[in-house]
Amino acid sequence: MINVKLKDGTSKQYEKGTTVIDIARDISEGLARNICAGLLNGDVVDIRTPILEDCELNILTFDSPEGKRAFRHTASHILAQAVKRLYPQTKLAIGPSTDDGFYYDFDREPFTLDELEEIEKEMKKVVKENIKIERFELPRDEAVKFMEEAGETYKVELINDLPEDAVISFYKQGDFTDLCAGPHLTSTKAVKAFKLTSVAGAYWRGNEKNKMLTRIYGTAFTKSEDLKLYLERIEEAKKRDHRKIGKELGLFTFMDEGPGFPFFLPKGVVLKNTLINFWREIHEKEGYVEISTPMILNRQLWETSGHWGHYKNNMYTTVIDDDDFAIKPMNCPGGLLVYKSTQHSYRDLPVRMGELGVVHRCEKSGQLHGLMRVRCFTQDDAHIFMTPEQIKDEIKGVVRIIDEVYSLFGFKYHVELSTRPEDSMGSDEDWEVATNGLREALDDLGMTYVVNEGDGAFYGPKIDFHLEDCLGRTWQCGTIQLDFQLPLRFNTEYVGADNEKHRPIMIHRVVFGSIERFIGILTEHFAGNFPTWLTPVQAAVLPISEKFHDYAEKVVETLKDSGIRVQADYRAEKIGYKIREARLQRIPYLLVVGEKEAESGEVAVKSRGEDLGAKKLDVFIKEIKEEIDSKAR
RNA sequence: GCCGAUGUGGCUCAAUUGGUAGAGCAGCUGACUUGUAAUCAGCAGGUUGGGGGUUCGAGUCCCUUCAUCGGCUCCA
Repeated sequence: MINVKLKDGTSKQYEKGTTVIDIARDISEGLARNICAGLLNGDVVDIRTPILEDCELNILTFDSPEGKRAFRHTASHILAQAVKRLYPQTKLAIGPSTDDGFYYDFDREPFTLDELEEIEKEMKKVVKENIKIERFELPRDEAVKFMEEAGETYKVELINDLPEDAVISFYKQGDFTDLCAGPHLTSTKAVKAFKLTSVAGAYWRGNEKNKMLTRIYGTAFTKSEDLKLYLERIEEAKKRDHRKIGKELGLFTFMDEGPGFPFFLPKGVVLKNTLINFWREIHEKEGYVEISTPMILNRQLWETSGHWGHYKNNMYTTVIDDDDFAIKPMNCPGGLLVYKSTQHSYRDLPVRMGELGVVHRCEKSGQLHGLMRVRCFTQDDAHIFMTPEQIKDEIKGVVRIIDEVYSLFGFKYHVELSTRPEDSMGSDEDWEVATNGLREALDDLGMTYVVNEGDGAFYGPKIDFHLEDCLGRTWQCGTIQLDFQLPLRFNTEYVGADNEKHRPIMIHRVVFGSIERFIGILTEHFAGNFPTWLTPVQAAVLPISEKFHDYAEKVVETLKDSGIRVQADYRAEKIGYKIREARLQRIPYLLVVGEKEAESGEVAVKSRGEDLGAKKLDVFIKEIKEEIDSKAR
């Protein structure tokens, strides 16, 4: 007999060799029906796993991330089974679960939408057939032979690349068997609610030098109601697409004449400038100075910085008087030149130099995506030059700024710390000091973070901030990177208390990341309903008829004098029509003025569809100003 | 860059098997002077992304090119 400690803290005795699903069944029938995987001493295991010794066991259902993964992984096998039934010549590649669904890669002509429907039908059949899913293992040579005979060359390659000691397992469901580490459900029956969502190309093993395969994306849930909710959320996200809203609200647009180069329209510029003013405000408060460096600098500079050698493919270059120049893809070399233009004492450090630098990067056409991925963008960059002892405090300062900014907008975000990669420059000691500085700063601030071992830049470790948008997509925005390399390459110095020259450590950091991308994310996050302090037009004055235009003008002037961004609608239209348009423009405050208001010096206030009633104009101004000053959401 | 899809007035979309490019909204003109999400009427607006081809005839079929969309890879 063995002792199994369960999630609720209780322990139960089972015969040695009892499987995870047996234990679930022992606990309750319902649990046995919903089990997707087991968590055995902290490791995710297949539900068929026999328990051989005393352990801690947690039963995972679809409600857990691991359970979802197992469930959807089974869905991906059902997809592959359906494809093999309909198109037996298709070769299988891989088919994992993703954060919100699953996919399977096939070596075959791309599927048409009609074929996708056929596949979905066949999948429904497979589910209905209630096929038992069995697991078995094979020694390496037999596994290879098995897949070779099946003609599955990609699987053979996968097996050959498995580590020496790997257990090579297969999952069989009726006429379909796949190489797979699992875990899986025990029958196809449970996968009741699924949908194939799209077809796309994907490289074998994610390498662009490899063959392009055909990938089918899908998602699966235990209940059709949940699937429906998911699909509705996707629809809602589409409505929030910043490209659509940006156009509707007259914020920005794209033209064929400048692929990847956004055009900001008057209202978009107001939004952008408001964001920039806010940025300046907090950075001034935090002791930053602002610089502005040239857009075009000569080749020698880029060779010194290493960009000419390592980043040239992404740089636009030009020739001036027979010499090579490059349009800057990054601001750091310019910042370094500014630092070096005067001498620095240790007493001056840290030097915090901000720059709203417009950079150009030659991105490949297929990767452009609205404002999220462009060829020209404004980085809210800053470079901090400091002594090693100052690392920790400086990092903390930057993290505070980033947290303040993200929290202001109500963003969720997570933090990742990337450490020294294999191929890197600098001494062990430098890396140690720097990485510890980052780590201690995060620990001191009580931040939780993921550590990506070996994922840092070759010149130093970094902290990345990932925002979550309304689609659940994450965007890397803020980043803090330590750099020993550039100060070295540029022979950067400060004079220490010992009257000797020392090399400062440099931080590169951005908060928004790219103002353009950040505006894209904000647009989707708020679905165009920006907070009043940020929105391009804060109030619209809507006269009931021409008779009240004089009063409306007076209201507009008073609001303008108070610094409120206001517009008026003097067209000969009904009030309902004017309100509709102003609402569609997402203007937060609509001020209807007619006979009553003109007489009493009031405005009838409507905000985001809510009727706030008539208010004295000065009261309204006081209230909206308070809202703006507090930057309320 | 790669795989797939798409491209029709400012916007959103129509147009049997190839057979006269239409509508709504927006715009302009006029009437209405309006009380909380679309007043009515009239007018104007298009070499169907560009180029080439097949055909008596191309928005529709073919080639090519550009852009966009969904992915892959890369990334702020």
